Amino acid sequence: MGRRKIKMEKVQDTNTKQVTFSKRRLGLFKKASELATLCNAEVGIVVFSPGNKPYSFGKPNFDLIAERFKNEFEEEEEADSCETSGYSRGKRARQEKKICKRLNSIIEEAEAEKKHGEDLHKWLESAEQDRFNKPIEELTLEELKEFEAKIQETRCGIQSNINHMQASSSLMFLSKDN
Amino acid sequence: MGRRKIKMEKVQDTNTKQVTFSKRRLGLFKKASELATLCNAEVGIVVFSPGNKPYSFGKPNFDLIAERFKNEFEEEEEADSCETSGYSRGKRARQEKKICKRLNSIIEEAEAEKKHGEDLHKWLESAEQDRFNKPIEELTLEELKEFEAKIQETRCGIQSNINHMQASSSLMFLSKDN
DNA sequence: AACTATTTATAAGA
DNA sequence: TTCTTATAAATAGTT
Repeated sequence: MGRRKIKMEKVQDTNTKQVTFSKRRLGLFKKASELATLCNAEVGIVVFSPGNKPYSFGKPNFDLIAERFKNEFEEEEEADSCETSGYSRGKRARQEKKICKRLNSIIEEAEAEKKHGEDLHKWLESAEQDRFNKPIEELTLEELKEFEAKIQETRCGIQSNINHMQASSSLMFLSKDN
Repeated sequence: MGRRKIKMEKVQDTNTKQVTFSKRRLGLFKKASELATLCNAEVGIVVFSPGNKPYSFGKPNFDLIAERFKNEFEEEEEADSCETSGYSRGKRARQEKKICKRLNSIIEEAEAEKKHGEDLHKWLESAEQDRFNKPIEELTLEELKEFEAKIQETRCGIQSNINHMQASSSLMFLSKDN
């Protein structure tokens, strides 16, 4: 959809490719936003450009988290560039440290998640015992609701981990491309 | 883009909403595929429908992993439906068990990742010591390459975790919607 | 599931 | 890079 039809294959000219990437990435995110709004759906997107720069979109929520990470990173960069006019000597090292800290906090979350998973497992195991003598159809509404809530909780935890990992993975690449 | 312009707000009619969701989800995935092909980019998308059914797209690779999970799940469903013509009594319980197993394997991976993160941390710490007395510009090519490789490895691990978590999160919802 | 009148996205060009 | 515009593509409502 443009002045002429193009073949669906890798764009060879580097400059054209960059322009196409920018335009289509924005187009994709707009479509995603519309889908989410019109249909009340949840949508998450991650795109790595040919130069491995990360871009993300999410509704609701992933964008907020990703943006928070990006902003924190950019603040640090600005602070650095004020210190010295040339190349900041400790910059890379500090970035690496920050990334490590970030990784560790993700790992902590994963461990909290593990405990949560174990609790869920125990709960399921005991529930299974209770059920052993009655057909599944006779599960009470309360039991089903309780199960659903647990699933929901766990999913939120997992999603939050996904969000953080995605953002951190992006962060690492931002730091590499710098 | 249709017979008439629509307001960008939640579609009220349930049936229309379902149709719009199907059409636009496909449209979104097509756009994503084109972006990946034309610009040699990596794209991953997850969409949860209003009924919380998960759909995913990824190029390259995420689709493969997500599909594998979905297929395994569907095989199990088919096996179940052969056993009894009515509602399979143990079906839900077995699904829950399977999901728990899946969660645990993800947790194991996360722990492996933790060790990896710690190794990286140690490496960075020692590298930092070495660097203390020379400007960052004088890092050898070898040192930089080594660092880049480590980052890459870690990123792969994180990405793999993201993929598995995403797929499992989807799995849990598939099981809920049954 | 198809069909089309329109709207929307975008490839080239400025 | 940003804007413009001719054209291709997506899709809302219809059958």
